[in-house]
Amino acid sequence: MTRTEARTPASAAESAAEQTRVAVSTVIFTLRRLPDSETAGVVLPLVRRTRDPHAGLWALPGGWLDVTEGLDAAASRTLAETTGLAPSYLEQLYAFGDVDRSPTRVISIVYWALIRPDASTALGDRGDGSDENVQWFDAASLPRLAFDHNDIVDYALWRLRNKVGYSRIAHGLLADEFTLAELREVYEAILGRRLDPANFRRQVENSGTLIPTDRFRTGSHRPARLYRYNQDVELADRGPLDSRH
Amino acid sequence: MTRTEARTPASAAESAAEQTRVAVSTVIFTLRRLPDSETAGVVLPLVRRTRDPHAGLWALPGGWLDVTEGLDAAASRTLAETTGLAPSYLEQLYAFGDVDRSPTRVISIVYWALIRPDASTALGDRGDGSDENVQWFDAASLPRLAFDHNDIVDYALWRLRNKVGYSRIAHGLLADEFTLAELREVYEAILGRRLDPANFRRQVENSGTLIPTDRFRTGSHRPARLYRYNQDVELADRGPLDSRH
DNA sequence: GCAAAAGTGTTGAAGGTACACCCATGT
DNA sequence: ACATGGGTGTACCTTCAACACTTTTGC
Repeated sequence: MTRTEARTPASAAESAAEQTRVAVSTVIFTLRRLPDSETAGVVLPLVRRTRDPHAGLWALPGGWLDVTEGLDAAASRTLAETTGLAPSYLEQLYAFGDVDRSPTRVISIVYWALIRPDASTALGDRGDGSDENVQWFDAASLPRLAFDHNDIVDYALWRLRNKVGYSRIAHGLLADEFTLAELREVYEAILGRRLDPANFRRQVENSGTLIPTDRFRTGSHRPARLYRYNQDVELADRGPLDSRH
Repeated sequence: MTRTEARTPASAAESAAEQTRVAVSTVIFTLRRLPDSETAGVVLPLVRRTRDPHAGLWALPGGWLDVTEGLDAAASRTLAETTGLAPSYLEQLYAFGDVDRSPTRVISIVYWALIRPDASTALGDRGDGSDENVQWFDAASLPRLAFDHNDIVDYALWRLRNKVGYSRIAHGLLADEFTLAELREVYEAILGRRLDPANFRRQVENSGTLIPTDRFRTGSHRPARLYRYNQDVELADRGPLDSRH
């Protein structure tokens, strides 16, 4: 937190407009059964850079901000370009703007998003536009990424773990109807620890956010009741920002 | 959350660099004994705009981002230019970038800051650079502000109220040594409700964040012990972002 | 002595954790 | 029948809110 001398805003504006570019990137999360593991884990898609700086390294999907589009729209667009899917959740994460984070001055407005694993192609290593340069990675063991993207993913994961505790974003990783075991799996994957099924059941039942259906998921054992989310309950999430737009 | 068609990042970059400017503004909070009130309230400084758009209206202090300075530095600088003081706390709030939030396209990276009320000039209506165009307002009853700044202040207040619950930012509104009553006043002003002195004492004592001194604040009644914050305790706050830099 | 704030003790409600236990199904 | 996950009951512990109570000062 350095404190520089005052300068006239007008002149600063000129140079900024000439040399500062604004990018929008998104950390996209979904769940997947990991190899060599009984449990599901958090995975995210990365894009291989084809030009310098950091050509060859993996980076977060993103692109330049267009003058005619809002920040949210730019995040949605770059997200769609990469995965071909609409996110079930999208929220701004942070604006990164250190002078030395890139050879040229770039301000990155970073978003984070959730995608439902059942949305077919999201889980395969390639969708329709089968692309060698997009791959899904285990969030727990990433390679070295371009720019400061490792820091950014760390922060996004921290936000995800935090948020799962006090909001119902887990919803964003499930289909419309789900069993309590499936919901619990989401929490366990994000938090990285097992939860007591009995206590978990009571907590989410008492929260009033779930509506039991009369349908059951039949499997290899006793059928489990299917639930859906109660849309009425608007959990305090992003505060005043939720009601804008 | 609209979804636009894909376009080539390169061409978008050009137009963005030509027509998008990046501003940095800061919502600065401190506490002050409000007129017509027994209790302290949250106040913030605003700047009267001297040119269009919104000439004459009050706005958040800020300025254009210089190419050579980081976002944090830009926030510190504009903050110093307005109040002449260093903040006791500074954190990025959000990046606002709707296309129509200003006649020309402006991305505003907004910060929020805390200032210790004891820092003399902060509480007076004017400091050394006695300035008619900077005034402190009660955060609870603001006039109509320029641009979307009313929304921004609302969000900053929400973040402040939230954060006071799980971090020790109240520290940022107090001198080094303080009584429990003074600390409680801070919480009461931010949360807007009275707290039980007995329970409040136990909660903060058990949190382990306070170190009792052997000094006392003498006043009109029984002297109150002075405390200071325990610097060792690093409460989970901004996660991985705290350890960067 | 009295008012008022500092500080302590006690109680009951509420929520979380651990874990024993019963239920319903496929094999 | 039995293994397994679905689902219920309960006991214990911690935290929090309410409020009665004691202590120490200025006046």
